[in-house]
Amino acid sequence: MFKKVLVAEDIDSINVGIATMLKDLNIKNVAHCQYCDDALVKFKKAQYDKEPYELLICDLSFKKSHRKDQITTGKELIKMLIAEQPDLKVIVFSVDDHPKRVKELWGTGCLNGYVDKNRWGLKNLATGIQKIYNGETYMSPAIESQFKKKKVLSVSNYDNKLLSLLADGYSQEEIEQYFKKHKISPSSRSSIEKRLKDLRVDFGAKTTIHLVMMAKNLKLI
Amino acid sequence: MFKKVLVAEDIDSINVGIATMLKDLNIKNVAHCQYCDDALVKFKKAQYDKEPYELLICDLSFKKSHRKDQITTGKELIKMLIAEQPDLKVIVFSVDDHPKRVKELWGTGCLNGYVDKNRWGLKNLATGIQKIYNGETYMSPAIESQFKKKKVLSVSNYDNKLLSLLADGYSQEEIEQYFKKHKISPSSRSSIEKRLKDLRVDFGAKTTIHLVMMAKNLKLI
DNA sequence: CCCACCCCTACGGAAACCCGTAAGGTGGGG
DNA sequence: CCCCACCTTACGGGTTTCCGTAGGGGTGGG
Repeated sequence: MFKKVLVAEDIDSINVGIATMLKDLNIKNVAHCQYCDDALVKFKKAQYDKEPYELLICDLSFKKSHRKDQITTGKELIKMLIAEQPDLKVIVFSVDDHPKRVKELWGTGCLNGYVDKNRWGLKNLATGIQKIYNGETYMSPAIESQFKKKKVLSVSNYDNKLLSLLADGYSQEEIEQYFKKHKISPSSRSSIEKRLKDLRVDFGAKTTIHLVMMAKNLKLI
Repeated sequence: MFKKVLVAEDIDSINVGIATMLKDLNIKNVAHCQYCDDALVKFKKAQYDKEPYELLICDLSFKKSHRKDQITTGKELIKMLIAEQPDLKVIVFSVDDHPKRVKELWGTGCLNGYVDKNRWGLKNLATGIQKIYNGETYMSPAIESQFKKKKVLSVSNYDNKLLSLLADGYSQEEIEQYFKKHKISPSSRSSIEKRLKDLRVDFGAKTTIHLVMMAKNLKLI
C-alpha cells in the first residue's frame, strides 16, 4: 500500500474523516493541508528530502480566506505537482460531480481517480486508493455515470461571453459596442441576435431570460 | 456533557469526522443517520424506550437518493423532532451560510446552535456543543457575521413567483394569464411591468435579465 | 475563372418590453 | 359622510428585442 500521502482539503471535518480512513488502510505517513499553498510547500520539501509523496488526495474548490494564496483551486495544484513529479498518483475528492467539470478534468490525463463526496464518498475513496495502488484508475459510480453522458452541453468562448454579458445587465446594443472594442467577432447587432436565436433553439429556451438561466444552471457561465 | 446525541448527515466522511470529535468530547452514545427518515425512526424509538436523545446535530440539505423519503431536508426534520420533544437541543451543521437561510432558520426559534462547515467547522462544532450544554446558544463566527447583516435582501411571495416565471421562460403576457388563472393579484400587464421596474431599481439591475440573475445568485428564487 | 457556399452585416417590420399618465376602486381617518 | 392616500388597471407612445430578407466578401471545388 502507499506509504506517503498528501491530502489537500479545506474542511476540517472531512479531513478527520479521511485521516481515519487512511489509518484503517494502515497508511501512516499522511500530511493534511487546508490551503493549496501549504500543500505545495510540503510537497517540495518532501521532494528535496528525497522522500516524495506517492499519492495526492485533493479537493477542487477551497473557500477563500484572508490569506492571499497563489494557488486557489485543486485544479491548479494538481497541474503544478504533476509538472514537478509526473509519476505522482492523483485522486480528486470533491462534491462537484457536474459532467462538464468531470470530463474537463479527467481529460487532462493527470488524474488516476475521481470520487465524489456523497453518502458513500469515503468508502469509495478507500476503494479507489486500493485500485490506484494496483495500477488501475478509479471513478466512483456517480462520477462514472456522469462521465459516460454522451451529450454534455457546452458553449464556445464566444457564446459564454455573450451570455455572461447579458447576465451582467448589458443590452444587445452595449454588447455590440463591447465586442467591437475588444475585437471579438462577429460583433454586429444582427449576428448577436442570430446567435441568441440559435442558442435559444439549441437549448429549447422560450425566452432569452430562460436561456441565460439555463446556461447558469448548467454552469456554462 | 451530553450523554446521547443524534447526528443526521448524509456525507460519510463528515460523519466520521463528527464521530471522532464526539469521541474526544467523551460522548459515547451517538447515532448516525444518513437519511432523515432513519433519524426520525431512531428518535421515536429512543423516546419510546424512555431514553430520548438530548442533542441533534443536523445537516440541512441531503442528496436525494433512490429511496422515496418522507423527510428530505434538515429543516423539516428539526421541525418534526422539536414538535415531539420541545426540550431537544438542536445544532445545525451545514455548508449553507447564506444570510437569508441563516436568519430564516434561526428565526424559527428551534435552534440552539448554527455552525458552518468551513475550514474550522468541526472545531467550532465542538465549541458549540460545549456552550449549548452550558445552556447558551452558539453561532460560528462566519454565521454570526452573516446573521448580523442588516440589509438582507428578500422578496415577497409575489415577487418570487414573478421572477421564477420569468426564469422559466414565461413572457409577461403569459405571466398575466397565469396570474389571472391562479387568482394572484395584481395580475394586469401594467402592474407586472411596474413591479419589475421597481424591482430593477431596488436591486440596481440594469435589465430584466440582470434582475433575474441577481435574484438567482441571492438564492431568492 | 466562375460558381456555390458560408459567414458577417445591413435593414425594415413585427413583437415584446419599457415607461409615464390618468382613470377607477378601496380603505382608513377625520 | 367625505377626503385623501394608495393600489390596480387601462392606454398610448417610445425603446429594445426578435425575425426574415438581402447584399457583400471571402474560400474552396470544379
